[in-house]
Amino acid sequence: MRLVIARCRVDYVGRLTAHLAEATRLILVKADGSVSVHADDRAYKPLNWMSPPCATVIEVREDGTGTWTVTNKGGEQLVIEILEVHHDASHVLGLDPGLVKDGVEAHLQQLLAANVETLGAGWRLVRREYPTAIGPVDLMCRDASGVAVAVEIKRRGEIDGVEQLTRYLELLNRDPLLAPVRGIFAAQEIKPQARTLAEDRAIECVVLDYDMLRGLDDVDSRLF
Amino acid sequence: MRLVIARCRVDYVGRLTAHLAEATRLILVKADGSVSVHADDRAYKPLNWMSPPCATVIEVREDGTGTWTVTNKGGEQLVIEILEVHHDASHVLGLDPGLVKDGVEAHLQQLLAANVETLGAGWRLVRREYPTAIGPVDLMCRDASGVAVAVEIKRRGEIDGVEQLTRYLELLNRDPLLAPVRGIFAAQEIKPQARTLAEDRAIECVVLDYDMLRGLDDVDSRLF
DNA sequence: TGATATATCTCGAGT
DNA sequence: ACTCGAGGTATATCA
Repeated sequence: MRLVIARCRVDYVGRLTAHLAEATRLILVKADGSVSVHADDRAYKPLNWMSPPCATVIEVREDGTGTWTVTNKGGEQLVIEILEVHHDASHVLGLDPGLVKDGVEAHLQQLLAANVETLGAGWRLVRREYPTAIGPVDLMCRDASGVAVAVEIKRRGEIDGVEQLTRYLELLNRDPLLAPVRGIFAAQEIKPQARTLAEDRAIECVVLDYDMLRGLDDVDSRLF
Repeated sequence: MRLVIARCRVDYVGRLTAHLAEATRLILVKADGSVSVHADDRAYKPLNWMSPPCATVIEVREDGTGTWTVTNKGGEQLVIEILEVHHDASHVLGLDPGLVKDGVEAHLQQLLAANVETLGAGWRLVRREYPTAIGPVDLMCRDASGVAVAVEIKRRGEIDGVEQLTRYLELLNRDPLLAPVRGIFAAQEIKPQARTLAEDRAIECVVLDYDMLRGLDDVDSRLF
């Protein structure tokens, strides 16, 4: 990893064109060849960057001033004009063991599958990942009166999820053994727009309480 | 901006739980207080980070080893355990003039709004961001014969955009003052799948030439 | 402040 | 190579 602090101008030409006027910034060259340009704010996003794989052609004088041209396979270009170098150092880091996440995503489906009664008294689970021609429905259930219910589960309920469930319902309702099939859109948080669309399509919205579900699960576990 | 190269372990507890095992990494502390941890690959994303505003409590020995605890308003925490410091330097960068972009969707919408005649002779703009219950339509126009036309603009035209326009059209066509409403899907590049879906729904596809539109705009500007 | 749409989104999985 | 879905998405705009 090479760290350069330099006064520079930067131009990107690719999916769009973007320009950075002259200022002092951090330029980061990583072992995979990628280059990013950072200002002194924002943790997450560089001002400008080129993702790997890419190649850098450096044309500089002895004092380090000159031009770096970073090009990727698609012909996108990042051109960095170095006007003054304040710092330039390289460090060997080695491979990173990587980030280990303890996610919530798959857990939600598990928890709800184990506790379908939170959707309605007397409900039972038919199966998780119920297959259809266009992909699996998260949960297929039967309500207390035996009507089929397709449940789509999201962490954040947005309009895309409603569209997805709509497509499933359209298919499932063509199956005379299942029809009529109700739809439930379940998420930890449902955006107003998604709710509006869902209700317009007679899809019921349910807001999931992750901690409550986990609590139920702990109780279940303790029973066995 | 402070640059630290150090062997470290990192834990994040917040919207999820994530752990980084011991390795040598770059730790970046920016003037806004934000902290990010980078491995020696990937230009864009840090392995772990805390966005501003946030505060860091540092408890270290003389050699720099010890613990950094970064906390934000929501109570999310990034804990960095420093095991060995290879490099530690601060640099003053000053404010950045910021990135100037050209060619994003907002520009396309502006340009097309100013030149609806490129969609058809005699067309006129009713308004940009025409409101509906599920969000605004990019452009609402009337064609030469006075029929309403909803225009959805994307930089890259994919299936999602066609779905979006379809929803708008369905709603708009319920309004007797507007119906019938035609749909136009306009983008710099339209994926074959999106085109197929659009045509299946009688939505017309228009490929926008950004440079041509910008040229028209320059001409317009020169006239006034 | 909250909701919404965009992004050079990135990144990974599956086909 | 492409598509689809998720992201601690982040970020800007607008009500």
